[in-house]
Amino acid sequence: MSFPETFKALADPVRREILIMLKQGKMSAGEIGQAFDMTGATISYHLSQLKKAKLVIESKQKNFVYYELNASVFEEIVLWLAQFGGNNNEK
Amino acid sequence: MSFPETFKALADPVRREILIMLKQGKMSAGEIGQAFDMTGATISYHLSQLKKAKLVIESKQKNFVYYELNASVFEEIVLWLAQFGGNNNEK
DNA sequence: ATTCTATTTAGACTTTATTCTAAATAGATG
DNA sequence: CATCTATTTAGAATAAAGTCTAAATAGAAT
Repeated sequence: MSFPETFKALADPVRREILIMLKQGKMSAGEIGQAFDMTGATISYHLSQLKKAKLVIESKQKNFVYYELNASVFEEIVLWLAQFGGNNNEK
Repeated sequence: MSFPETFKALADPVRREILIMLKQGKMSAGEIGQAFDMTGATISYHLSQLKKAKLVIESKQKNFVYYELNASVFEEIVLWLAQFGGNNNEK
């Protein structure tokens, strides 16, 4: 895993919104794009950043490209952040 | 807390390195700067970004400005990330 | 009060990111 | 195979981030 890539990917609000959408499950690039007022090319760019950071996994079916969360990478980020004391689970 | 600010702050490798240094405890801007091959002005810029994101807290003493980690904000980020399944603690 | 030390601010420059339009690809359908 | 649909790639334009030098601030020391 590469933290530079991962944090840069998480730094953009559009990409964070995409990740939240993907909690519902697998979605195609087109479906994702409909939620934003941007061209498909731009969405494709953001998806490529998320993919590069391994935050999402892609799969192809017919002429659709589906994206889904890659939970394991999130765990690694959580572990990295925990070193700063974010793991004190007192209220 | 503002996630845009926070993730943007974490996206830069210099700033992540500063945070790791601060695990050792409070350090002055000058001490932090010595660890990097950059001008004090640039370090000051990075510290301001970390401060804006509330990842660090500053305090003044004599003519030194000290920085230290703000653990509570890290916890909030961990919680945000946990929604993506980063909390499955199986090996 | 003048000077010294530590840090920040201002402004310019450079690099990196984001976005668009237009063209390219790739697979599906008629 | 010609065309349609979904997505990506290329290239240009704009915007944002990072870095520097020089100047400003603020407090400490003489």
